[in-house]
Amino acid sequence: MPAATPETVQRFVEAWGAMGSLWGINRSVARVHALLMATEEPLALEEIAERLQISKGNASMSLRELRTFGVVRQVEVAGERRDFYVTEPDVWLMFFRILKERKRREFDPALEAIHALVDAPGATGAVRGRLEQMADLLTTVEGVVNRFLQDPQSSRSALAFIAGMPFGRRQNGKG
Amino acid sequence: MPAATPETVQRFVEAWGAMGSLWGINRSVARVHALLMATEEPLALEEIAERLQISKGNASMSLRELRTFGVVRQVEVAGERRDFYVTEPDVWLMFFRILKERKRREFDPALEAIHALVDAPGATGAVRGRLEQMADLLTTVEGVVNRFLQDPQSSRSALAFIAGMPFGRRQNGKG
DNA sequence: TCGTGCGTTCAGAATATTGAGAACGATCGT
DNA sequence: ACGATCGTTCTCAATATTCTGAACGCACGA
Repeated sequence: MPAATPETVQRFVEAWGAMGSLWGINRSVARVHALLMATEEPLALEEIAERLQISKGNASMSLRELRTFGVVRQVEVAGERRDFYVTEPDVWLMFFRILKERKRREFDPALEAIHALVDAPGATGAVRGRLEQMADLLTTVEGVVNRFLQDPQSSRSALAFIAGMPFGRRQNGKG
Repeated sequence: MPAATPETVQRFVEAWGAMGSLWGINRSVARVHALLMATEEPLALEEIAERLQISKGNASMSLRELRTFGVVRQVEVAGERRDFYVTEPDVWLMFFRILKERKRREFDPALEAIHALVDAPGATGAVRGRLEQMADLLTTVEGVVNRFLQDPQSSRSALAFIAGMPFGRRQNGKG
């Protein structure tokens, strides 16, 4: 059973499920993940399905996805034939894996297309200017994201560092 | 007419349309935006619809959304009765507006639910530990995002600064 | 080797999202 | 004041996504 009151767990499960769309995983997957995070002992597939009111099939697919993301793991339970699942302690990892994939599929092609457009002969005046500017911006973003993706470990502490960084409150002269 | 070859513009429009899902705007809206970015002179609604092969209705709604995001503006064209549209130079702004909204709707409730869960009496051992850890992480993320959202201007230069930051390659001792 | 329990897969149902196009209302020139 | 032009809104159709549940296959015990 969960470590807190059922209602609080329930609320967390739903909120997490809704947030899934932020990083592009679907509601069921996120809800399964949330339930495992909120539960101490390993859960069997069927219990997960029952608790979340989803079909066994759906639960199975969701668990598979979570395993490929590396955020859920199967464990053996003595005297049990069924598979049991627990969450990995590092959620961070999931964000990385997903971010990486989305970047590859959605961001990279767009950046490439912009570059093609900027480099194209015939790109003139204002259009060229703003596209160049945008290409620069996206390239910067890409650089930052790549750094983060390269090394989950240190990016985490980098994040904490950035959180403490003094930008945004003092005058910031040059653009 | 666009500032570059039609094919390159086309490619950009499609790539940008596909990338839309990354920040949560739909394909049509993103494509309209892309077309305006790639076009020097103001475009009338009907021409946009024709170029993108979408209905006038859809174009109208898309333009409205882009205007509320503040990335597209209506302009008057001498001797024309129709409305014409141009893109604002600052794309950055759009990301901010959208990010802000999604944070409010998706992220904040989840963070709140986690806190409730951690604070709940009855939260025990391992579960409590990992939820606390996650709450910390998300709170840090929230802090960073809030900073960015607060001030588009300086966050932009902060981004450039971060891009040049030397994390990730040297040993990074503590947590 | 057969029967049972279990997990996975997959076709198609249910649902959510997106888009088309008709209907409408506003504005402008005459 | 009337017709023509244009933009917006809204209903319903098309499409994409998500989910269910039946069918299947595997492993184990008898």
